[in-house]
Amino acid sequence: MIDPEAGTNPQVQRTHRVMLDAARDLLSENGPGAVTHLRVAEASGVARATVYRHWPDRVDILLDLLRGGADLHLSPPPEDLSLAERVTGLLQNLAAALNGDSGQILTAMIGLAEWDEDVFAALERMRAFGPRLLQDLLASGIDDGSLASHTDTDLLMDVLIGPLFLRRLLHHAKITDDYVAHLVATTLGPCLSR
Amino acid sequence: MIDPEAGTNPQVQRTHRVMLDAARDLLSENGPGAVTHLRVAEASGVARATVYRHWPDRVDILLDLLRGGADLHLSPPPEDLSLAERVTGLLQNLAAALNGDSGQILTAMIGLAEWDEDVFAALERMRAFGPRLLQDLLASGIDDGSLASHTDTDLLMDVLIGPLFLRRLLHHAKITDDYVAHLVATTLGPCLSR
DNA sequence: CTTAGGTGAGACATACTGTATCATATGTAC
DNA sequence: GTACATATGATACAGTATGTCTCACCTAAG
Repeated sequence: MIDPEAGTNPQVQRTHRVMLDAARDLLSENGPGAVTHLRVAEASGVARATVYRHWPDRVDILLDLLRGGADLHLSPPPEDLSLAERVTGLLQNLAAALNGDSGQILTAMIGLAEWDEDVFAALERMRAFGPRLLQDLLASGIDDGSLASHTDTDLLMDVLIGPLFLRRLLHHAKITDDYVAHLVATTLGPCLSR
Repeated sequence: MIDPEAGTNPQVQRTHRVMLDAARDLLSENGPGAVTHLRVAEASGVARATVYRHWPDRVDILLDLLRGGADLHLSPPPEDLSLAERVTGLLQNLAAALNGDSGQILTAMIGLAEWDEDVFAALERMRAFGPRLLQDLLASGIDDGSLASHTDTDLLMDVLIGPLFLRRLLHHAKITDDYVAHLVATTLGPCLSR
């Protein structure tokens, strides 16, 4: 097995990237079932044996895709805005990610994570990035008094994030900025102290 | 192709049920990728050709499972309760379904629906049963004045249902009745005109 | 130049897929 | 009960996918 992270061999990195791009296209167009060693080899022009050398198992390809392409790694919003504005901005970034390629990869992974604990663990790791920022944001809101002190931030997070995933996964609907703004206004609004 | 709905041949219905049970087990244990004609045949003791006769395509088996096993067909709550109590009861039923087999089948289908429009259409049809009851409930709440007239019922539905799916699909967590009660209290509460 | 290691091309056994055939078993109508 | 229609079981089959292996060639690094 070849680990492109270990060495800096440019040949390895080149091949790895070409194959991964092909795998991403396959996933995007035909779903996770289409991401096989054979089809990645055909689509990328790489020898079939080489695909096996980089990823011994089929799931490894998908895990690699999840690492590289579906980072819900959102940047923290500027601090001079109000809490509601910062939460709105953060969720709009999350919504944009869900509307794009990340949403598709995530959809595939959710189906796999139910029966593959490696995929589930990877999903957990990815999930930590985005929502943690939101959690910090809400915690700071309680600290500085802009959020009512008795607010259940865990539940509030579910209520803010849940509808976004619901619309993306079950409804296959794009999430507009207006929707996010409306969502924040109705759910975060009653928790604000003034 | 054999349609068990068309005729009443007991032999057909028996075989169909045995195979479908095996398919359900396969899905539950190993995921949708394991639901193949070959493995259904082996698991049910039926000839491989017979499995093809009942479902020419692999997806047909999954669609059949979705029809039979994952009905989120919830019963409407009694009318002598308050709106909040009725919404809570309805969502607790939905949560119970998500906690059980239906949740697992649903998880598989969400992954497939992204790339298979037949599965998506079936999912849409199923989705219509449960949430429609909630929609009716909220509409009646506006009619009889227990809900503020300016309430956005579409958004409220997303806020009530979204967190349940979020916890089930992404967090793999059981949804407790307490969680549902808490959810309804914080999200529906501010909309009540008391 | 030399060496170590990655790649391409192909061979190979095995397994899975989809279809076809025919004898047997089952259900239905008379 | 007999006769007919249909479903099933068993098997064969070609085509394809899977996973591993070998060896000649190429690339990167000292």
